[in-house]
Amino acid sequence: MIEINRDSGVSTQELTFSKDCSDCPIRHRAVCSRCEPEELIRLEEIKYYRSFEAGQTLVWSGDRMDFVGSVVSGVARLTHTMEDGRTQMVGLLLPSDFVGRPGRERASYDVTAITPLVMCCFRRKPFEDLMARTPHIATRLLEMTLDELDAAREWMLLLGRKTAREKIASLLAIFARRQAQERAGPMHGRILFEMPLTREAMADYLGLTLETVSRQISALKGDGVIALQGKRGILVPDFARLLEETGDDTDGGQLV
Amino acid sequence: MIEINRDSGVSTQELTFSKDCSDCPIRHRAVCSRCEPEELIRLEEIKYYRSFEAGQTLVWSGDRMDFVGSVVSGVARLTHTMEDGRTQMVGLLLPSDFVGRPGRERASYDVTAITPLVMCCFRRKPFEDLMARTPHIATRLLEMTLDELDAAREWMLLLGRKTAREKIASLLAIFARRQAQERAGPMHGRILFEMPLTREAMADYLGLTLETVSRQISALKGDGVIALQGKRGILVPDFARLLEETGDDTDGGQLV
DNA sequence: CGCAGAATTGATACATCTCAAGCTGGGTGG
DNA sequence: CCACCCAGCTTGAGATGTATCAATTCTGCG
Repeated sequence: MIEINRDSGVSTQELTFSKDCSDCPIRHRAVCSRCEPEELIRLEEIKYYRSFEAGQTLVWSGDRMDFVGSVVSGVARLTHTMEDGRTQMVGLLLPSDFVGRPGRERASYDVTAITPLVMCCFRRKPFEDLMARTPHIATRLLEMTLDELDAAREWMLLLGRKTAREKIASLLAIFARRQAQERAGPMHGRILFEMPLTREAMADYLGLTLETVSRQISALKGDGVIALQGKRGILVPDFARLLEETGDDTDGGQLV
Repeated sequence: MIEINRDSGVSTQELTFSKDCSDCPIRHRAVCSRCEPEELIRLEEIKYYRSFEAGQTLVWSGDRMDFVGSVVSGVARLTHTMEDGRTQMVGLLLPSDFVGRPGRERASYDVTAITPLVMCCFRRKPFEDLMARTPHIATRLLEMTLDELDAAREWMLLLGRKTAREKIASLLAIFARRQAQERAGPMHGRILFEMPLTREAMADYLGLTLETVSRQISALKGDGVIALQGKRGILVPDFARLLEETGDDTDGGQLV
């Protein structure tokens, strides 16, 4: 059931994810993070890995969704599309994020891999059964869902009330912060990170056109808030300065 | 602990909510809907009712939130406000909706009553304890949270991609649909309902200014899509026609 | 080398915002 | 009982931010 993807930067290393959950890179953050060793064993029995290429769509809105799972590595997106083609990204899935909705048969959004993606999957039915018997999973899923709801509401503020410049700064700040956290780097001063989204994907997330995204990035560059390093690299010389541009409370500071 | 509100249309009838959950108007939809009779008894022991006047703020963002609870009657809103005053509504709470987040001490948003409001409250700690021992509550809360997340994502599409006219039509459709459901009326043809939101509140929900809201409502009225009945009443002569104006898939039709 | 996808930049159009002036209806106090 | 008042609403005129349409330029890659 494992699909390999030779030509998109996914090394065979992906194959070496062991069946052993205890050395899983997302062990401490994913839906399984609260599980006891014997609960993990039961999860191990039903899990399987799947890989997807960048650009590949895992599920189409309205399709049957017969698995759920966690992002192990890579980035995916959830999108809504209107009949006339207008598209809005409604979720960005990073490692440890959960995909799918227990108790619902059909997907509500398109799910697409943005980068090469590896998922730890469970068939929906067995997972639902296991969840019913394993409060540690249900509790963690509730917690993660509440976090996602908070993030979605934060995003509603951005979509409804922020200017294009503030939107871009907010998006960049999310990736910069994540990068700093991953490397356990300081959350101030200089941060260099890779932006996995194209201008169009950024536009879809921010409710803008790609031209406006491009212009605002140029403007932030011109003002010295960011600098571009090659195609994908973004350098933030002063993270606090970037935060000022987001329009968010900068002192209160318990931002996600 | 019950606060009465004599001058805003709340009759003393509110006081007659019995301690008995079994004849509660939201019994079948709220967080307690899955509970067995003996579980209800334990909930009854710790619950208490609170009433709020229209306009009253239940909690301020950042404040300690030491209770959670369900809306029994009335309408409330969740709002985010930026430092410079820009405001975005991020949630609309109708009867049976749950307020508060177990496991979190401080509120993330302002919660304000829009109409006179009655809540069925639980102190947070005892509720969390009970939830840990009562999977039926946790399961239902997860389900409700997932529904809210879907609604929030639907709203992200509206905020990011819909025109002002589509936004207004979408909001009106929500209330019209709800009215039809409550009265078990048909979901087509003529629907008359009361709009509890002011133009400003609608603007905050839709990411518009109140002037734009007013203009678009006038436009929809001019085009015969709606008619106004007094200050608050809105008549939709043809619900299908209103749906066409929302920009949503009108045939697929499994809309929330 | 040259192609294709991605990004930038320019000129113009237009939807929505902003500022401002009245309107309306229900409540209140003289 | 009426005049006033005020919050909520409507409407207008002009400003502005973002979208749209279009032309290059960049970048990585076969």
